[in-house]
Amino acid sequence: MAGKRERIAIRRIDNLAARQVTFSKRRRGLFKKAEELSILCDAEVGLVVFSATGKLFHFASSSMKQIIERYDSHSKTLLKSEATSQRQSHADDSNCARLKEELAEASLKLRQMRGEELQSLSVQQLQELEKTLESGLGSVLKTKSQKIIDEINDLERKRMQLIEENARLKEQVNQMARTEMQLGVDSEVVYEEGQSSESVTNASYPRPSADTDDGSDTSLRLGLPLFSAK
Amino acid sequence: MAGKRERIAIRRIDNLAARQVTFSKRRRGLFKKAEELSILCDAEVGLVVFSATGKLFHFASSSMKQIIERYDSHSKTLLKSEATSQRQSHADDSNCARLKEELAEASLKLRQMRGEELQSLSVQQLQELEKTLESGLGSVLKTKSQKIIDEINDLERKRMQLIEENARLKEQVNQMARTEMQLGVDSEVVYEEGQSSESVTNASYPRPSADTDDGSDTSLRLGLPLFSAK
DNA sequence: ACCTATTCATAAGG
DNA sequence: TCCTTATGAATAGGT
Repeated sequence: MAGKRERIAIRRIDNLAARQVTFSKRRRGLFKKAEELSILCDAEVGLVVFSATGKLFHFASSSMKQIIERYDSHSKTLLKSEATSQRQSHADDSNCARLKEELAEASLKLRQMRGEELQSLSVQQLQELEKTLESGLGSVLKTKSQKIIDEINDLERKRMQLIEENARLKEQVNQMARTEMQLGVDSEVVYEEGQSSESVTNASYPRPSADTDDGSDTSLRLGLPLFSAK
Repeated sequence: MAGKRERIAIRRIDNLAARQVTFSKRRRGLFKKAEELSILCDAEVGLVVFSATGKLFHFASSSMKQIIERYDSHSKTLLKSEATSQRQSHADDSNCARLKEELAEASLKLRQMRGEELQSLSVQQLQELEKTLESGLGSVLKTKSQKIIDEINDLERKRMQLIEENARLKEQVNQMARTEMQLGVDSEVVYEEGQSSESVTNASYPRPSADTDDGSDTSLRLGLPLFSAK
């Protein structure tokens, strides 16, 4: 039995696995269409995609550098002085001294974000740092909540699958039992209906016993207040 | 009547009009799918298209600037194959490579503290990051408050010094006036006691006139709510 | 990864 | 550019 397809609403897919599958499929489709457009219509196309897990995918009909530079020059605002010069200096000067400087700067910023070495900052700079930290903290809380929700949904989905399978097995067992009775077979093994039923329908908290583990590495060792964010 | 459609080969469309029509249609489709991917799968998508006539079209799920910077920082780590092969044939290569690694790691941590690229972190790691950010934020707020208090105290101290000096000057002026009177000197310049006295003792808000500036570079150009945090 | 029913995109024509 | 329609392509859901 194959796909009974339904239209889907364009909003974030909750289920993690489904979201990843859809990402793979649609990403391929998108890149294909991007390339087709560039070929068919003689257009210059640049496409950059970051997955939710931070992985980078990109396509460029010519070179991404060229496309970004052309984009910068078109969007005549701001960042020519900042981003472009940064890029250029990265491109043609990849020397150790520069690397050391950048590393030192990054380390200092990291320490400052952790609340160290703040004395050299002005009140204005502290104010900016404060805003950055608050915004970062907000994202962290949001992401954490979403991850926990995802894991819960995933567990719930697996639980439902197990319940279905359990029901199927139970039905099989009952049928076999009936068949054995009709055949007048004496059996020492008695399948106790009440108990097996209970083990399915009361499983509000999935037990960590080995036989309910379907092999997933999903784990919820949280040790924390679950929804501490808004 | 309408469309007998055939499949078309993916190669440049020769007919100009047809090419432009196809460009419009496919461009819309491409942008729609780019947006859908970003929404459905929680991905960050940046798309730039230049028509053959040089017109720019673009889409970004967040901000293009942000996406380009993220792209740069990612490809910077992959830059090894390109930039390294050109010049660096010397022995400090390994040293440099380690620096690059450290820099990449520091950059990633910085981005994560700013709330980006959190998807690859576990709930446990997010929890730790959250604690770090909260602690850092606390230090920043404390430092900022202390700095503001220090500056206020400093200003207050300077104000008191000025008041003292003003009083001294006033006394001098009075003495000189008395001396002149005793000598029976006619003076066209009359120092009016009441007014000069008032200008000193009522100086609750030090005026920014040049003669109250003692040469310090202390400044409090804040443009912000002073104690905005808990 | 593969399959299929279904929705979606779009070529052609007006 | 917009509309319409027939058809090829993309893809959601399942295996």
